[in-house]
Amino acid sequence: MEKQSITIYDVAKKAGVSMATVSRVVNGNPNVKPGTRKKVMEVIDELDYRPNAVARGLASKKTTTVGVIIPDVTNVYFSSLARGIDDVATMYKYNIILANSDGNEEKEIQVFNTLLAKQVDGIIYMGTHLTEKLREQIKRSKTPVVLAGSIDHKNEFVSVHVDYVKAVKEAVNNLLAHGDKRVAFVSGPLNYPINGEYRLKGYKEALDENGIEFDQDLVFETNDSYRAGETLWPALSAAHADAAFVADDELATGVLNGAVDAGAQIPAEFEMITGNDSKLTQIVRPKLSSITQPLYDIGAVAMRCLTKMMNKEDEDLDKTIELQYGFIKRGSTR
Amino acid sequence: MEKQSITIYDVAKKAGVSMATVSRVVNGNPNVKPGTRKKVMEVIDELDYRPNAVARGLASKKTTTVGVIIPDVTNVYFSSLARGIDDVATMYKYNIILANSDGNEEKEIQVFNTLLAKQVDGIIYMGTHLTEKLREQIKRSKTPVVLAGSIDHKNEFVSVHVDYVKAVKEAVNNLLAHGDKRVAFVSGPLNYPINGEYRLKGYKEALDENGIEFDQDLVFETNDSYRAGETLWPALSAAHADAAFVADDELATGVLNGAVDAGAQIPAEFEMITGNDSKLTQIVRPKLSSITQPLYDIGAVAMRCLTKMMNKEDEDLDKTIELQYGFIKRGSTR
DNA sequence: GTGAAAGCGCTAACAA
DNA sequence: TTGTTAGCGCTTTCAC
Repeated sequence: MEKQSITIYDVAKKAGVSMATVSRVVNGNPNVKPGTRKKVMEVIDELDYRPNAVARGLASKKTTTVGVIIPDVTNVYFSSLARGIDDVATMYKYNIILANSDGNEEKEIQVFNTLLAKQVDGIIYMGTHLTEKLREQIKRSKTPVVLAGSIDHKNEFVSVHVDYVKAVKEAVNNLLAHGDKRVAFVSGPLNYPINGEYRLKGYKEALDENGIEFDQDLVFETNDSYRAGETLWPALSAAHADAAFVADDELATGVLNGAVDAGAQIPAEFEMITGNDSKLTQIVRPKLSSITQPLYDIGAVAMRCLTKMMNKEDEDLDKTIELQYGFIKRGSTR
Repeated sequence: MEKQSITIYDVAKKAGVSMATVSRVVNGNPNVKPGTRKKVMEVIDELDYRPNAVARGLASKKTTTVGVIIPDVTNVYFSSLARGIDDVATMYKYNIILANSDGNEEKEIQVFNTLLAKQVDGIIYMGTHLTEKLREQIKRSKTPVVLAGSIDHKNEFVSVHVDYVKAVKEAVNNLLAHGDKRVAFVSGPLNYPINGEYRLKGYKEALDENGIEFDQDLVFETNDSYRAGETLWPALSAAHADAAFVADDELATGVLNGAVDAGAQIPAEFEMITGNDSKLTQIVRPKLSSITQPLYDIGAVAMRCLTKMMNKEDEDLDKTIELQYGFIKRGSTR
């Protein structure tokens, strides 16, 4: 009697039809006479029958669940994407298995494999650097994978993001246009392609366009934490930086507060632009000017692409989907 | 040939044993001769066999996945809990289906049911107010449910949280001890038990202890958003409040910035204490004094309880598990 | 220590 | 329009 749940068979018997018919009405198959349908529906209600998704998954080879690999839900940048993913997933009747990876290769591979074991219909990957090993496993798996807010520098997989090169270039140009001479580049690890290849490239291009020579001393590599930013001011100051582009918001709030707490006048003597336009930008004083990214949409679009791929409607799908970035001026720039 | 994956049968055949034996080695059943085990392991490696968790779930009636109902992943308070949940889940070989509810009853019920349909082994619920309808469904379902960082004012389910009454009482006492005479109570909807019953009670008790009469005009009911807080200062000021306990951090940062932007001297002429001690408290200036809560641990402990319940080791489990709160003084109090 | 076989609850041909 | 019947890939008695 322990948790004895009612099955499709119980419904069929009580309704005086076959399992196949019940299955049809449950799945909205039109080939059922209205009368039969009605009868079956009644019995379903009466018995409070709830189809077993696991059995369905085994029989149909579709689980209507997708895996989401995320570095850390606690990070607002990623959780915003996750929210977009989940909303669209729900819209298409999918559920999400969410797994934190801490951006750690071992965990990512581990998680990827349990996701496959659980027969997810697709996977959304968020992360800072796609390692060769994971790349191989993805390719071998045949399970659709979409990268959200993440970069595949080999461009082998479908990915959704903004044009980081142009966005940063524009931000730095903006700073330079204000007369700043020594603009620093502050980011997390440079071995993450998004930082070391894309953003840094945009930074250099802006410098180039303005005839300013690249100075390695103005590149500050940290981890993307508030604490790392907070302690950076002395170094920034020593390098005679008069402005900075900071890649991550949490990092940027740290830099800003570190500077302000040390008595720096912002934006009068030091200007800043940050990269993700999360809520944090408006909580600090002065508020941070920022590159804007449609975080929610990046997740939403990524999920939408995944649904297409899962339905094999992806012939016309571009590998790289670029969403529009923007720029918003607030108090940290003149 | 489409995605033809290898099954336990393939392994059995190639290893020259029965499916049952392969199943035993995969599941670590000790009743297998070391030699046989070795042989089977080799074939598994060779074939790159990965057990199908869906089939396993159907046969064993255990999916090793748990459902997590969360109002909004984007909210740092909840995502912190979620992180604790996921880490402990991973530790016990469970995965998590994460579903956003926006604290909306319809969605919660909807989600709860699809979670049951997916045969999750247990569910963790985070939310602001458990409605009667959901309560009924949970009771009928027989699936273990634990509330994390949430209140069940009827105390029917296992829940993990701090003692909100005492915590708030302490915070307000603290304010009162500084000589504040008109301490405001600012929170989200009062029809959420956590606000209207628990926190408000702590507030009133502190007032009582200090012989101060409760004044309805000092109770400010909003929604827990930054924006709501930011616009609250005029009202607070009009009520001649000289201090405030604010229930939510995002709300508190709003109140703080609204006050500061309006020229209020904090903490000299207005003191504040917030309720969750998330990262946000340290990003604003002055930094917010706060009640501290072990957010990660609340999630972690909730998940740990759930594992016990799923293993039916919950005879000795208390319905209400209270974790220690604390208090940290920062710049928003004297 | 190992194997045979009966399901788990459902879908999906194929018939009728 | 409806029913019959194989599976889906695995676990789990029950024999041996």
